[in-house]
Amino acid sequence: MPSPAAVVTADQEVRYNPSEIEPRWQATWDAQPDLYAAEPPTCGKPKYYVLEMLPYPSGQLHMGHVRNYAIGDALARHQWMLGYNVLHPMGWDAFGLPAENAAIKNNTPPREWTLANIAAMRRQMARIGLSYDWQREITTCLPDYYRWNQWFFLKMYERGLAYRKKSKVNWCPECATVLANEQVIDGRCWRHEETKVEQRDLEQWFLRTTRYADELLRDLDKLDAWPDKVRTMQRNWIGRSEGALVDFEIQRQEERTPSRQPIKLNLTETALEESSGTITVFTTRIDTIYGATSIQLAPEHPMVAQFARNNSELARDVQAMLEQQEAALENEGFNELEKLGIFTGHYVRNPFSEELIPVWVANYVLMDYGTGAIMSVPAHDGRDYEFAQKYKIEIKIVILPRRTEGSENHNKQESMLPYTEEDSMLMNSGPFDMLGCVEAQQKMAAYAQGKGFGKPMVTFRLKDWGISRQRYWGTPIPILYCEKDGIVPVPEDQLPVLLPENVEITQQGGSPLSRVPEFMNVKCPRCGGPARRETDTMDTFVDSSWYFYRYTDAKNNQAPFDPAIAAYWFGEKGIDQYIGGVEHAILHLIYSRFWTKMMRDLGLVKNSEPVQRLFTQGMVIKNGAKMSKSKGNVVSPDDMIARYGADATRMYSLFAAPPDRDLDWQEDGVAGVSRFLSRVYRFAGKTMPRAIAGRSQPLPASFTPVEQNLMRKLHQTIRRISHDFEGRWHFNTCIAAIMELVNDLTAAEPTIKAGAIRDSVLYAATRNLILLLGPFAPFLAAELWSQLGETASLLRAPWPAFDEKLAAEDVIGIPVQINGKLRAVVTVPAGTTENELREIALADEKVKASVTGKEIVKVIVVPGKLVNLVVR
RNA sequence: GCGAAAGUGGCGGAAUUGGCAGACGCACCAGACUUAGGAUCUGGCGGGGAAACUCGUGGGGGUUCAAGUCCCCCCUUUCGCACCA
Repeated sequence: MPSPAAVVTADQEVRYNPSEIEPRWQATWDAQPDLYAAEPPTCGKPKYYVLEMLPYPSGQLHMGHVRNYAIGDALARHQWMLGYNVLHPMGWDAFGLPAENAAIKNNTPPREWTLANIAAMRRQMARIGLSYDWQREITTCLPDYYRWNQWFFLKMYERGLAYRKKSKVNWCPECATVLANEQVIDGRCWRHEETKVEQRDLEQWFLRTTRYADELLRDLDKLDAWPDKVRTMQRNWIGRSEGALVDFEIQRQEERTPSRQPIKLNLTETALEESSGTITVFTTRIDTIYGATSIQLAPEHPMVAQFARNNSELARDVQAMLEQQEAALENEGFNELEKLGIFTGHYVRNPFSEELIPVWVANYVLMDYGTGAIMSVPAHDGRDYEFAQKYKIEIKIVILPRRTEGSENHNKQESMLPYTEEDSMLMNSGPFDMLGCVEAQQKMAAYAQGKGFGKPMVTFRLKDWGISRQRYWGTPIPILYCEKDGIVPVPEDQLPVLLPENVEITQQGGSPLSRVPEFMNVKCPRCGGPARRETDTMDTFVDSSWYFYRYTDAKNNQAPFDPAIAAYWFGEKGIDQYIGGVEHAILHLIYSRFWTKMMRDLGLVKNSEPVQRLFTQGMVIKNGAKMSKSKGNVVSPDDMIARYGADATRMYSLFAAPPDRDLDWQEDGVAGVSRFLSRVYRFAGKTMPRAIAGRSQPLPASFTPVEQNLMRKLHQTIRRISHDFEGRWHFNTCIAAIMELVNDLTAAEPTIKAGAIRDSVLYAATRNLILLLGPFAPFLAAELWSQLGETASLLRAPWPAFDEKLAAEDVIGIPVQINGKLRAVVTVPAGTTENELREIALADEKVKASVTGKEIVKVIVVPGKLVNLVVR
């Protein structure tokens, strides 16, 4: 039990010394492992699950972490005081590349490096006074966690949700591994901004996220306690579009009608040899198909290779086009890519119009969206229009442009091109003329289906999640390849597949595990013959996709968690409050949603969404830029704590800005908060003996005016903070309100000294002040709480209630405006009626002076707010 | 280019519904106390003006007795998306 920091007498100055108070309380708390422990579901209390995103154990907390955790900790502490059974856990996202890089650099095994970092960060967190239930700590790189990744993988494999296929994948040469689509930003690696991602053909494991694409999209509407920004980002990422597939038949050379061929062709005789087959395009605007004047293929489209087989010139031109694009990317970046195209010499028949149209290769067509082929409708698509203008391709209007206001002078249809709106009707479209665009889309897709050359189609931008990584420090994929039986999953009772230690990590390509024969070579569980293990490991985002379920039952060695316990903590809607950076809006938060739906279909959970309320806090910036080593503007939390204490550091991170906005770190501000805490400490020190004396006395039945002022401020402060915790979370103004209260209290010191405020009133003020400080400055609050004679934890004390009557103002100042300009302020009792207020205002000397000689046209009286005289 | 958020003193930021613009804090200025401190306390602190007053929330219009707040147009910044057919 800590002893009071100082014996205080009325006049003795006591110094606030956080470097003495805070470690003392930290030691006390460390010795009570159950202090922050969540109770079992049987406790009968309502639950509250508050979670901050688990960190990667880099070994050093940064200010962004501190801010994130300060927000979560304030919430958790407040919920505890409200009487909830709070689950507030913490863990480590401990697999990943940095450990391997560190291994190469320092010749330390990844496991050792990671566990040492975790220990260091756990110490930092304790020093900050974060209220985590460490008995539930999870570390994703340990077998008791990652074995369940493997278990889930097997379950998904059984259900066809995990599958293997050869495909073009994103390859980062720097990481020497494959990246998910989500990890490629502007064609570059998410970890290596300067490194361009290459495309490689590899056998990879995928999770079928697309099976849930529709539900992932639809359920976004239910997540009304998520930021709109995040929902929009996910919606765009999933990228659902409704449209149609249409087959265009390639015409034999001799059938080709000689047509207007606008540009000079670069064709040799061999290129004109026969090719056959169909090209299928995806379009969302089948209503414009009569306006299709060419077909565009992605350069990687298989048909391009087929055409090029007999046409070396085409092959060369396509190659040259790709090189030109590469060079443009290098010089101008992604922003301004010029559209490039090459005519293949081939034609297809438009199944609707029967017209023959040329087939081109175009750099703006993407192979991995839709079918990699489009129909080009220059009159009604911006990109096609640009392309057609450049290459002199025919432009055919098939949608009647609707004239908008101001366009009367430009009644030539051509001047309105490209007309891309869907609010008009078809023309030049045979039997479909005069139909509205939207109606035509349905009818034409159905028509194509009826005739067998197309069908309605929904396409998603979302791809299946490629999880294979050619790295060591990750979860081994529990799969064997048998010479006889092919792909064989590791039997469930043989889990976990342990990651071997003492593996040589090098920067060379390929999975490090493939150089460990004792890991790789095994017997097939089916036939006993020779087999080899899968040597790729799982993407680390697998680990974080379900970790928050593990917290509910972290020590379970029979299952990832007990569904009944998870059902208690997740309820129907998921985690009550999840807090983290917006940078995880897509990756982590889509994978987590997918994983929850998958688990629901396995019968493990009842909820369909993992997170009910999501909060994304702003970044910590300094001198106008995000804190980063490269910018040299990093502020170390350790440094701040050493100088100002943990309370001041975390309180400043809540005070300097509302939590959802970026926070500009100014050290002078931390000093200011520290001064404030010091003022609190000195005030409490001076008045504590009187407050303690008042502890056993009841509050007086009626207050003196000074007492009443104090009580009013106190209850107004409680009211304000209580309301803010309910959802607005403007902790900056909460802390400002506490400062105002303390300013009032210190201003009243002479009155207190003179005995004009009774001890019981002083006790109420002091006690409640300490309770209000609890969520924001837990060390100082604990210290003062104990000085007040309390022995139980502050967390178990009930959050103070406010009394509306005590908080109410009895006298208010009412501004009096004349023609909207402030001319006087009259002081009236609260509850003054409209008529009384009008008379008081008109009788005011200043007001009289201002209206002399003028006619009062109108008097606006808003009781409790203001009076406005309109004069002439 | 598309979408979202934001723009208020020297600075971070206040101002639930339209109702006293600038709470709280920082910095700064003046003073007090001093066994000089990175200490504490008191007062001041948007611009102009001696004052009465007056101007003032990115710019321009509008609605209203009243606009930081609502409507229209424009500018800037940040973030996200970016050839998605």
